[in-house]
Amino acid sequence: MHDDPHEVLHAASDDRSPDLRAEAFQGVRAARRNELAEDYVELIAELIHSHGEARPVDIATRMGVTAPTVAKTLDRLARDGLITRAKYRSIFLTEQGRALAKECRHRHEIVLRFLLSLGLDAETAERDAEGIEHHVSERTLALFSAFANRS
Amino acid sequence: MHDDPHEVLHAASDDRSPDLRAEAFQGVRAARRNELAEDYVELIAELIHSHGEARPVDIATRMGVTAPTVAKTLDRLARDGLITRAKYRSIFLTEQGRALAKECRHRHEIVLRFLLSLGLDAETAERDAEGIEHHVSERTLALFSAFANRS
DNA sequence: GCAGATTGTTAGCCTTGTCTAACATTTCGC
DNA sequence: GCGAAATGTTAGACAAGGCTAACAATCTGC
Repeated sequence: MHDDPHEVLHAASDDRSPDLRAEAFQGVRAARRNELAEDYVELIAELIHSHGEARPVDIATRMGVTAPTVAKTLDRLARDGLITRAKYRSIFLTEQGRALAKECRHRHEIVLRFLLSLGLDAETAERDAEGIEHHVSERTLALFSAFANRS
Repeated sequence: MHDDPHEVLHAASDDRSPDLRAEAFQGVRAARRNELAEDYVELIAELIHSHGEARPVDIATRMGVTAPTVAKTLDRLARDGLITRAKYRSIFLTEQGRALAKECRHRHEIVLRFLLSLGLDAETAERDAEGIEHHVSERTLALFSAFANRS
């Protein structure tokens, strides 16, 4: 049953390590919970940088969701201390929000540069980076960075 | 405001392409919706392969969730035509489920081999592959595959 | 400075994915 | 083959993240 030579690649899926696998999935789920907040904070930072302010309508357009969805998510971000907002006013990042945005942008750029350096076209690279950036460990990020910077 | 040399990497985030960015996020969200189903189906296939059958208790252990969560998710997979199940019986993949499992396993293996070939340790590679595999386009997958197979 | 357009918010609904508590069924040891 | 252990299901709660419809506030162009 285990003579398949590819099986060696699935160390985490056989009986020896169900708990390790459980940890991996739990890690993925934890990352998923933060993804949306990271995407918003990163986008808000970009909007502030390029437009001078971050307004819900621009967030809605760029995230591809409706305005009420944005409003609800912004409430959550405010509750979690990442942004501050006042009714009918534009959005500001807290210190914590700025730190998270910086970190996200850093990760995003490394992943993007890595994909481009592999020879991927810009549009696909951008799309994939958006999905991948939240699931890359520090260790992997370091390897990506080194690869993108190789001579 | 745009003199930052890194800005060129952010083509999708400036005014020229808010819609492209929206599409990217919508794609990421679509991928997210399928992630869990893919993880389950992939795991069920593995369990059938290694144990002869897939039982909820093993799924719960390996996914790191409780039994009722598994039950509810399995109901959804059955509703979506990926598995068949009967009360108190083990789970079977439908034709569609098997096809999805095969595709997922294929992607998972390529991503994993790619990360390993970059020099990542096995455990981190497994964890990151779990998160990354759902967000890799065909095009990127092809590049990963080619890289992992380079001389 | 007012009317209409734009933008923002609120209310309320749906689905997913998680949990605990309680109960039902099956399996196993002897 | 019976009783206890293991496994599976049901019920119900809750948060997140999406939507539409309806309403409120702001901004803009004359």
